[in-house]
Amino acid sequence: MKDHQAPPTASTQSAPSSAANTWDGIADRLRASGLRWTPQRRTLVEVLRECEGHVTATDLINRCRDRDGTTTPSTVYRTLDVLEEFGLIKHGHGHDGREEYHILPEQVHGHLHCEGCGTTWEIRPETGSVIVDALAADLGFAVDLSHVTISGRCQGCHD
Amino acid sequence: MKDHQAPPTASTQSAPSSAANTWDGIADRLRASGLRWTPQRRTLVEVLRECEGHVTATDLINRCRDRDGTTTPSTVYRTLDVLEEFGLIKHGHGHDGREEYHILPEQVHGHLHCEGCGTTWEIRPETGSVIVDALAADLGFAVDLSHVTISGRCQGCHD
DNA sequence: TTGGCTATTGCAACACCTTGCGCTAAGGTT
DNA sequence: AACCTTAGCGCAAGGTGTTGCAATAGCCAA
Repeated sequence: MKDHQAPPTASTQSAPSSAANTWDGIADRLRASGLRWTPQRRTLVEVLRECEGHVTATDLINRCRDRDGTTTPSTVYRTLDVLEEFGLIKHGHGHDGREEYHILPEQVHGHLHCEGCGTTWEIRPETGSVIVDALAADLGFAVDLSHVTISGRCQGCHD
Repeated sequence: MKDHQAPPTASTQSAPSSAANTWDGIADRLRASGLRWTPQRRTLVEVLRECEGHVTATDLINRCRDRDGTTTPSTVYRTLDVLEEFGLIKHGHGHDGREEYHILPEQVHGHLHCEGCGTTWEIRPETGSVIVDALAADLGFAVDLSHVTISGRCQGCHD
């Protein structure tokens, strides 16, 4: 058993209530809700803190395994669900339908996937608004644009 | 269970050429391309001819098995790929990321999935255009709206 | 009709994601 | 510190989707 002890909660309070510290309080937030802070969750959170933007579930599982060879997929998936409920991550489906997680979604944004070069682009908020508004006007539909990835071809990959 | 609703635009106006017979020539079209017309493909096409709108891959496999108990999933998936290349069907991903097939897409249309009641709605072409145009103006992105299902809440399911 | 080329099939195995269940252990209480 | 409740873990199994490969069977040509 590995034992990191004495929770180094000595957070470097350098950043002023910045989003960069959102993860710091997660252990307490979980406990405050009657949930628990386990080694497995610590591992996943450590991995997530180092991730930028988007990751696939498989990728996360592999990275967790690098730190702890005993990592189990089901545990990772379930922890991801919990973290999503706390608003720390958000899941969506990539162009091929596989799960994809967005870390610390500071603002809602949709995604575009280029079938030509495979790049994923973010839809700018202003453009996203146009889409949301259009659908609201059409069917009174309140869309959650961040959940999907729209396929197509980017400017550089036109025929 | 509700299944799929579309605006009353469904009035099959014009439809001049034998649109309903698109499937009839498929055997020859396949052969003309050096491909083959097999019992398995015949079964799948028969099933598809009877389908309206959208079906999941699993559903298709089951319906094929009703006609031919020896149906194999891999064969169905591969045949679907072929049919998609011929423009007879189009695949996309539902709200949960699973495969979903649109039969005979006469016009490009996107989909909306209501997380409240589970209904799937079609995005009207005019509204779809707004979205496509917005993304084209933003990033010069040529989107394929029909490939994805956008999640959200319909008018009747607002909180 | 027969023969041969090769597209397709079916199997097996794998990858991804989810769910049910019994046991473990987190963390508050005594 | 020992206890107790139950959240969470690991495992196993199931559903969905993909891929490699040997054997089969369309389809064209003779």
